[in-house]
Amino acid sequence: MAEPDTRTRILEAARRLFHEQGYGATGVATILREAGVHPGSLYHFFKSKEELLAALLEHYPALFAPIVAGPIEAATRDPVARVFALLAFYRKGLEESGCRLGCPIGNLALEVSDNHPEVRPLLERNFAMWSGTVSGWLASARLRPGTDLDRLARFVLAVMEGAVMQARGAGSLAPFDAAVAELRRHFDLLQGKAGAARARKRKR
Amino acid sequence: MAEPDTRTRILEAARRLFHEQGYGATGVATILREAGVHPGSLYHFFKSKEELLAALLEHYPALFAPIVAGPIEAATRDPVARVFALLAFYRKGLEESGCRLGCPIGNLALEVSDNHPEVRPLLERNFAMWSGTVSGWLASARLRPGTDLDRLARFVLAVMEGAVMQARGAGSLAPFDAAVAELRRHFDLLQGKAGAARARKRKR
DNA sequence: GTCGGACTTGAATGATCGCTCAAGTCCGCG
DNA sequence: CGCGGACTTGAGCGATCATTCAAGTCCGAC
Repeated sequence: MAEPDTRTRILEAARRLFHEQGYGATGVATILREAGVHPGSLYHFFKSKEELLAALLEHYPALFAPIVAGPIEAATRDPVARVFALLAFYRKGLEESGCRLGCPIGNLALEVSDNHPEVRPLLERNFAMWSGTVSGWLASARLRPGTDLDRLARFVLAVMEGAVMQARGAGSLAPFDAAVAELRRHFDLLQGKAGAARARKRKR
Repeated sequence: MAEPDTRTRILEAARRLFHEQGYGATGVATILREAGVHPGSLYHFFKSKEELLAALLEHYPALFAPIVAGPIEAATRDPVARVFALLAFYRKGLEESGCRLGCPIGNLALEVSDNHPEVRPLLERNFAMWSGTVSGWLASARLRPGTDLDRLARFVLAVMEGAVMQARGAGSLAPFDAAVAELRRHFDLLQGKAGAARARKRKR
């Protein structure tokens, strides 16, 4: 495994640190230390800390398909099951970090959108890609007539982000699981599985 | 209108600034300027910036009932309508600020929960109070049997926070409205209003 | 009247912030 | 070999960060 080049090491360190501590709370000095790089190098590739963030946000959508969506699509055929596999992915991230690490985009969205308006389009592109993927999955689901798939996908994203937020605040997975369980119910109803008891029993 | 006392002016300035710019991005110097106060005074009342935040988070639950929940309860009797009036309240905040100001707790939850674990219980208390209020409202709603009200309330909170987050990222109310519309559908289904078209027509 | 504690004043602290830049190394190309 | 551009080195910039503290004002209690 050859040492990755400088630019990559910087991006990787920044990605990890922004995810763990947030953008504002991460000093450039920390990124430099973690990447094993000197200030001049960083500012050779990125003309500011903010542009480093922008580069990261541009990079994210390219990672989502291979790392997150792909494995789920390979392992799961049923469209609705895919959605919940996606939520399980975020749950795993929460669990493994003691409810500290959430969605890398969502974290930044609230922190950064005000003070740095120029990254807003990048945030929206990430959200759009995420919900677009979910919407694409659901196209082949048998849902009640009149279901707006884009709307439903935005809804799933909202539930996920809100659930992650509560879990991090509480330091517990309970609120996350509660929100996901209720989302499951919504899908049950959309699929016409009215009797919750029966649907619950045959747990895939 | 007498000038409020120093401690109150500090809290008020901090509340506004933390809401507008976040905790980390707000310097103590800014708080001092906005409150018209000298450093010594602030540190007389609060032994650190972090304790100032804690005091704020302790104060919030006391504001929710009179300012948010109270007026809604007075204006609206129907439990489900109350929930959507609550969501409309946050929508108004987004609209009036050009999608910049979201939920004051949610903003802080993601930013602060990692680096300052001691405020986590306070965040959770705020979330619990919010969802507790919603849960209380829904107790008198006629929903499908087997509906878990606390779970449903956590779900509503997740949708709200996630919707606000997307709206701020996008700089548009569209994702917010989409998420809320889908939540409306969930409640329609929970209330047995299967025919979406009919339910949509008699718009309250 | 005077004493003491609550509160204010505001200069100053060291640390850390994001960032600059002149000098130097390295390597491919002529 | 020698030139030039890509990249690295690392000291150091001014600004801002949260915080401190000695001095001073104010006011109610005795």
